[in-house]
Amino acid sequence: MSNAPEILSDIPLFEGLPRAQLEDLTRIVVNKHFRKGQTVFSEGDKGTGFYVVIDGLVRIFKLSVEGKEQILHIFGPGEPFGEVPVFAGRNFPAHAEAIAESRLFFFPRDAFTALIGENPSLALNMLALLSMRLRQFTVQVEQLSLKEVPGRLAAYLQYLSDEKGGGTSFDLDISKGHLASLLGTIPETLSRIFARMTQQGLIRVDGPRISITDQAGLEALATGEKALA
Amino acid sequence: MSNAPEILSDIPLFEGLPRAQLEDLTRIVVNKHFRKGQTVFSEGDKGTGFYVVIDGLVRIFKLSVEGKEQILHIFGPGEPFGEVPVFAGRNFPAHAEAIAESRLFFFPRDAFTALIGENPSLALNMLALLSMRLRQFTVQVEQLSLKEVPGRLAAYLQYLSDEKGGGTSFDLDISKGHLASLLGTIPETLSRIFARMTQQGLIRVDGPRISITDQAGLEALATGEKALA
DNA sequence: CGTGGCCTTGATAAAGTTCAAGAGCCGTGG
DNA sequence: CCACGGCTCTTGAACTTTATCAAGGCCACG
Repeated sequence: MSNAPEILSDIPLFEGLPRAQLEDLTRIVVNKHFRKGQTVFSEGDKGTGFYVVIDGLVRIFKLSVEGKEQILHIFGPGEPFGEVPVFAGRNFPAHAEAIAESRLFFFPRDAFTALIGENPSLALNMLALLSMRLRQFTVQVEQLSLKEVPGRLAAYLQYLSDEKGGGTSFDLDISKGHLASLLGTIPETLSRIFARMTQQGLIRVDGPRISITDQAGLEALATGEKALA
Repeated sequence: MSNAPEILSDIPLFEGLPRAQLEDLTRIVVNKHFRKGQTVFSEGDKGTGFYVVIDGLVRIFKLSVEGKEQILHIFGPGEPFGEVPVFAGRNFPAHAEAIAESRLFFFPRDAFTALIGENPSLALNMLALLSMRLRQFTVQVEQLSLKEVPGRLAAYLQYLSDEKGGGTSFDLDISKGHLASLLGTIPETLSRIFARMTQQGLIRVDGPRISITDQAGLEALATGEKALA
């Protein structure tokens, strides 16, 4: 792994770490490759380490008894996942699957915890990461339980819009079926809501491309001030 | 704060810490008292530190625009809350209110992070705790989105039952209205489901007292194997 | 050019919410 | 000591939202 230190320093989790620590990390990291649709790990697998997405996309999801799935996260470049069992010391609580050709860095558990013990700044970065993830979950729980689907979609579109630089036009980088699952609904319902939003002049949809045409209207939906006719 | 080290060592977050570290913590902790119904902090407040419940009960909740609330957690003795914004360096993402006469320990942010820098084991304990909390959220999201309300209630009752020592009979320690919110529904719906479960012989309800009369039947509901007639 | 994946649309049914009203409980104050 | 007011909880009926089932369209890829 020749240029690994450079790659590592671009990962927010390792941001601001001194060169020496980055080199320590380099020594324990394992480069892994996954094709689209390939399983990274399954719920219940032993958590022997965690991953960081270097390239590609990974979805984390739960499966119900009847096989229905709920996507918990979709992670892209720079984002770590699977770190819960590293510290909680158990199994993975959900499934992970590459939804695109992906390159991942794998950090073995024992080597990593040893490193943390020696590096307070790494520990603090890790604490911040987990705290923020917790906060995201808080929001997700709020949305799943407080708002109806149009509101959740509106909120997600707003989130995506400024994630992508604040433009009014952007691409969905996941399939609409996956988006449905992420929002806690099914493709049929999502499709109808896209249709209604378009017809109301809130957005325009062209395949995976979304254009927001009524910022204020979307906002009203997202906050629950207004319903979708 | 004379016996603070003893109290601290009973908090899971600090369990197993060497005496010296407990004493360090003692030096920075602030004892606070809240009456029932009193606000601990509000959404958007600056996160200047985090809390641990020593005595009493605190609920963490979000308010929607229409004033409807969703309870995210209810914390009792030994449980920390509000630590997310401390590490992520943001504001409190939700409201906190004492729902009983409560005694809380407050840990100021700056002093605490300084301490972590010196104590790797403290950091590892915190990481484990946050990871476990994250895991719980995973389950909560799964439940909110994959199961219907009777299943969520059944799962919650089972959880409570062994939380309280595994007996078939126990008290709800929150109001049914609060329970409804915790399950992502409203009191009316919860009330009807209690009625149906009782009528089906799954449980018996007497005010806040619940008796499980058909363990297997509840289990089937909780896992989604069966629906409630 | 046909096949499979993904998306859309329609009809129907189930689950939950809303609105409205009433019952039970408890503390306060006359 | 009893009555009042304020809670929480319960019940009913109408309505809304979403899931389910079923079919058809579009597009990319072999």
